Amino acid sequence: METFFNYIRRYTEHPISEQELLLLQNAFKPRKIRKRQYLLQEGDICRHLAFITKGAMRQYSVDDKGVEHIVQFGIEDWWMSDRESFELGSVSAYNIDAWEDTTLLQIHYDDWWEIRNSIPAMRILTAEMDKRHAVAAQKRIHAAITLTAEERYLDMLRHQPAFVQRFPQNMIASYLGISPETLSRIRKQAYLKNE
Amino acid sequence: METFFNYIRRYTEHPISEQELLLLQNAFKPRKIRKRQYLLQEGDICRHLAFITKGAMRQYSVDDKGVEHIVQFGIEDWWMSDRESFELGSVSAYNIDAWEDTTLLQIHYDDWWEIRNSIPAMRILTAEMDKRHAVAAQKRIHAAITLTAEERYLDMLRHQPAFVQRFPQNMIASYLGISPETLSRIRKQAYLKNE
DNA sequence: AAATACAATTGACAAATATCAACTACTCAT
DNA sequence: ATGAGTAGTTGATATTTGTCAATTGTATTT
Repeated sequence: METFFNYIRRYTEHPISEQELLLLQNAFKPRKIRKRQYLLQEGDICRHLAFITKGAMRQYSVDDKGVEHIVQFGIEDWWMSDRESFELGSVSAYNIDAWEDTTLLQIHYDDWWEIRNSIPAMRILTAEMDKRHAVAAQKRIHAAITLTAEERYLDMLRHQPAFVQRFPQNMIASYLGISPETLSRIRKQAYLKNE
Repeated sequence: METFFNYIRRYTEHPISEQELLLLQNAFKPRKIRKRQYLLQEGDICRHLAFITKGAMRQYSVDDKGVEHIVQFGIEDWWMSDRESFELGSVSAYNIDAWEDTTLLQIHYDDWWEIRNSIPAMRILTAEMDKRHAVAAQKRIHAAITLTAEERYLDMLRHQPAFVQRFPQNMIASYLGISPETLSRIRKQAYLKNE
């Protein structure tokens, strides 16, 4: 919980009262998820928002052929949820599961709504999160339509080395929208170039 | 200006006072942009947020070879800006120009900041916009990494027919991240299938 | 330590998409 | 109405990426 409070203070300058801290402590419930366990399954409605304090997770869809397509990774200090399902109450097309044993703080939609209305710092935090999210999303879209597979991988290496280190290569390939074999070959070529 | 007020009322239930309407009217400046004229050029800092009341615009980057890559279209009731540059004050890598003669309402960053703090309805509207934007961005990312070129085009036809009608085919191709020739062939095949 | 399962690599080939060039159709300005 | 410029189409070919299958490497379980 302490790591979460630090996170909040880092992203908002607005002070938080003792009383507000208590509110937060009651609304956010700690939870442990073991490797390969699901936080959300396709077909469910995403009722919770989760803040990762330790561990690594991924959000992905599964197509007709059973192939997984990873849309998001999450590690410490990241939020996980299917935003569409969470905000709209719609049925989710995604799965979220843990790749490492994970501890997180999870809040129910109703409490989140309440928290945002009653605690100014959390409203600011939300706006800040949305802003960052929007910027990151635009970058990823731009990368997807302008860069080749190799360029996207190098871009990821530069901007998100933590993901590349903590998730296996076939998941990185899925995130980049390419086949595992292609990523393997790209890495080999990039390596040869540096000889 | 009236179309803008209708838009606000459509997306927020929070009432707006006469005084607030005046504030809005002073902060948002009407502007006309003729076809092919720039609203933002690469290298500039995006100081304004624009709401399109009439017309059609696009946001795009230009690569080393001079090829344009369109990241966003905008028509009536859409907002245009380079979010990254606008929020962070960074130099923009994008151009925004008009494809049709356009009329818009434009607000300076400082006024926007002020407006969001002083008018509750605008805070709600901003949160709502961000939410929708996040959902749309996630869908586009998912489409980019999971769908083939043809599927992406059909998806666009279904979900954003207005864009397909108002922008030329080579721009649609750019938005989808494919070459104009490939889009031309995709359309031919799709047409043949429906014979 | 052996056995098993899964991840990564590699090769051969297929499919998708890009590139280049030629041609046609259309629009717009004069 | 004419000519210039641009958008769209089509064909030939090159490049990129995917698919399938076999192999190797690596970690985990027993």
